[in-house]
Amino acid sequence: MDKMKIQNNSVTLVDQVEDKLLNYFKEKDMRKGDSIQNEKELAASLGVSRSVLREALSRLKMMGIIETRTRRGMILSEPSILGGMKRVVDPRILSEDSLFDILGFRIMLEIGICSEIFRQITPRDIESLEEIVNVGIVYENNEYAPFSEFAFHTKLYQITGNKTITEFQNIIHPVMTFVKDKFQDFLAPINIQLKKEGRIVTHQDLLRYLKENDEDGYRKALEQHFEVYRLFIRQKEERGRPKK
Amino acid sequence: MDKMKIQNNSVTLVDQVEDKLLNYFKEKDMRKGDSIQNEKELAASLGVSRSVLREALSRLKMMGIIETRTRRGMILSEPSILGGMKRVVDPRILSEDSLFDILGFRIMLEIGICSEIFRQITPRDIESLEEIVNVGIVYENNEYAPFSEFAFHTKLYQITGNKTITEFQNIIHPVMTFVKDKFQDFLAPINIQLKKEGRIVTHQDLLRYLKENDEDGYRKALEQHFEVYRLFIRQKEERGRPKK
DNA sequence: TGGTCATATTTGTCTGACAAATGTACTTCT
DNA sequence: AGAAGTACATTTGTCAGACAAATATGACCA
Repeated sequence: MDKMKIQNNSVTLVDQVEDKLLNYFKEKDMRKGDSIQNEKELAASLGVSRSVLREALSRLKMMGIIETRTRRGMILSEPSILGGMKRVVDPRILSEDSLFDILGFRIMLEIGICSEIFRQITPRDIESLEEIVNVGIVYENNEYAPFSEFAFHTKLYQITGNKTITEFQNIIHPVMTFVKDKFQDFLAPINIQLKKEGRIVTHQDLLRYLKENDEDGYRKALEQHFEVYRLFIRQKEERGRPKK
Repeated sequence: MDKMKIQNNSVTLVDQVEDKLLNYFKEKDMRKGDSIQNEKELAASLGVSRSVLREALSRLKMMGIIETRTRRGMILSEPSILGGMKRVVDPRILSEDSLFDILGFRIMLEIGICSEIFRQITPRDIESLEEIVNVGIVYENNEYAPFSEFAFHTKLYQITGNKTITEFQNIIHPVMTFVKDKFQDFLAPINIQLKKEGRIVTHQDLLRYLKENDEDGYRKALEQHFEVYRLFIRQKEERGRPKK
């Protein structure tokens, strides 16, 4: 990993300053809301020009680590863990491989939250899900209107009570929509095939398992619900890397 | 969300330029390796000064979206999805709540990859795991030497073949180590209690389930393996938010 | 006391300059 | 003629200084 750094490009002053700033905040044990020296002083004490300092600060601002207001100075702020990810996770920036990785990531995560869901779920949650399912618009072949799809799965993530997981879902949802849209022609036949075999699992089905408190049944159903993507990813892998 | 933006601070020129650049790359359908105009021209065509442009570029560099070399100009590069996360996921920056969220995230994800592991695992993988377990140093009460712990779980993530997931594990591992270290006094008694009840699941146990191709057994064992953290998180939640 | 206004400070932006690195073209030597 | 070395030009990296915009602060007045 270090070799990569050396290979890529020499560490620039801005990189160093960025690092120094982070270390500085950590060493001083500064908390959210604490104010930071003004740029002039900071630049002086770091021994760099204001422009270099500003580039470093700009990065930290983007990450949400600091906030600035004219004349009011800068304050430390708690960054969103996935804030950086948000900018990058754009279907138009990422390669197909990465998109499929994210797709797989999301599927595995949603399967992973099963047990937590069953631990945390309340009757209220069931009601919410029921409403989402009832209001939801279902197209043929296990396709849902984007909003219904989003609402249902987001609710599942929310039940875990884990904000980071919920945020993650929000960030990668556009990727799901994009993949669904772009590869519609590949997904449709798989869905039709699954339907023929009677292996389609709907949101309604999932909700039933939740109501019946059947965790194992739910997990298996959920895996089946995602089967279309799994098959699709496998197809893609086989085509992309024909041998080995 | 839009309200937040307005409330926080007016969108600065740098923010706009950053956005414009991303849009520009997307619209031109530029791919990894494509070269980008030099700073002077870019600044001119965007109608901003070089310093503003450089702040925006600096952000993109940090995200790994572009790379620069003196005199060779800038090229587009594929960003690491989690690259931005890497900088933020530092135990010294994040609040305890976030740390616990990440802890929970990781646990759920690792449970979620079970089925994929059983689909993908090869005899070679089993061998690797066996070696890791054999070489590994185990302290008392289900505590592993950091390296053994890291090697074992990293291998599990690798088996999925999903690079993003593996990278994720690498990034959040320091958080795990930090939490283990910082809250040792809370974790130890829980582990002792679990041991008394004979509910400790070791890496060796997990490996056995893998060898026997017993997915359900493995999943339940893995949940048990993480039980100490789950109990710990619940403890923390109850203390942190006494009512409601 | 309370309101208004001038001032000073701080971030945001622009301009111009030089340093370092390196691709390019030219020159020189064999 | 070809290869090697060298000077030049270009591009990123860094610095210094200036002004604009916003606003906290303090002075001044009713």
